[in-house]
Amino acid sequence: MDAIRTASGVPLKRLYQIFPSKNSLIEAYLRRRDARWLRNLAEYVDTYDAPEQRVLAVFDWLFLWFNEPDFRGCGFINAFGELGATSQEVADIAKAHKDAFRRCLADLVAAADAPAWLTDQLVLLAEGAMTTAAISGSPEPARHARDAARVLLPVAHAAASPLPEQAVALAHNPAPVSPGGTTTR
Amino acid sequence: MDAIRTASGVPLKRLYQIFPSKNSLIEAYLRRRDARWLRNLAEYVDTYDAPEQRVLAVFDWLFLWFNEPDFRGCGFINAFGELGATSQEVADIAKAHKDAFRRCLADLVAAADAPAWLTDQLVLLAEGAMTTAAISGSPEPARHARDAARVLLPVAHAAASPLPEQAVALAHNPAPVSPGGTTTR
DNA sequence: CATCTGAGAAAACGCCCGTTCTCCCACGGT
DNA sequence: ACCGTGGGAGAACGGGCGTTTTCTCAGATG
Repeated sequence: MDAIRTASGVPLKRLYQIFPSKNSLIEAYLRRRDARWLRNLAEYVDTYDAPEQRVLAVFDWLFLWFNEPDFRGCGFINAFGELGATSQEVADIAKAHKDAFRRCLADLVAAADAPAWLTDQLVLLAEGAMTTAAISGSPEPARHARDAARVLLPVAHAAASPLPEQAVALAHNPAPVSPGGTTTR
Repeated sequence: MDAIRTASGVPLKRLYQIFPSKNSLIEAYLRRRDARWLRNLAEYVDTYDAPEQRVLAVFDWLFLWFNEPDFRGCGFINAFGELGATSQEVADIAKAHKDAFRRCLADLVAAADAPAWLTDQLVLLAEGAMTTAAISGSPEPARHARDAARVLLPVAHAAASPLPEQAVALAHNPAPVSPGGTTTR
């Protein structure tokens, strides 16, 4: 609080007029961050035209983000880990943010004529890249996620195309895989 | 502190004899958790024999973990988000834990005759599943991660096998993908 | 039996920090 | 010029909590 007062120059009195409590300030901050983050991502993706490129652009953008000097991981993941157990409001905002990100990705996946289940897989790659980049302190996870997406995208696309034999062939390709578990959801 | 005292029944005095400060207690807790987590994972994986199944078993185990009633996400990710910026010690423990997990996965990948770079991709799927499961409150991300791994594993295996044409065929399968960026790192 | 040691229980301290209160000045109306 | 209002700056309050201290007593020792 005092640090914010000092940094912003806004007197404490006014601060409490605008935000009745510290929590409400945090929530407002997270909401603002949510909007800006999604907007920046969308703007970057929009510099590409080809649907497949637009999907992969998400991971290129992550790489740029991870390279920012003050990158400290996804603020929503951090906030959820710290406050999610005590503040339902913060938990909800984090959940809403991740849902919005998922919808964004789902749109890109749909535009690339890939099946919807690819979305969930790409979300995991992106989220995993965020936490791994934060903890390891390296931007490389974005590249690894992109590499994985480059594999998953065509496979998913083939699975959705009118030639299902391709998907089947890919599914149990050379190496036989565990019997349990369904492939789509 | 007081809650720990109450819950454990250990008097505060003795607590401070064993752990000079709250931080040292937290660090000890994280170290113990680190060992237990990796041991549980290894024990579960060891119930399988086939190398490919052992890789996928990691995600089955994640599913079991996510279904535990008090699952609140990966404690190391949470601790890093909350304390990583202020406590170098906590940051190091989190990093060490994730490194150990990565090594565990790398061994499984090597045993399945898959190239090393698959490890990084599986790590991202697992980490992403942890955070997504925590925030969404659902265990399903484990299944999605497993589905993705089921696709990546045979492709990677094929890429490492002495028939590189398969990998190339898979790489630019039906849908051409973004020109920029290298495939392996 | 007297005494000393060490552990247990809980009160007390001190600090941090979110929140509120007080003081003071500048400005606008009459 | 006088006075009331509103906003700025910082001190002050209060609770929470990590840490320390005090008090007491059980058991061992000479």
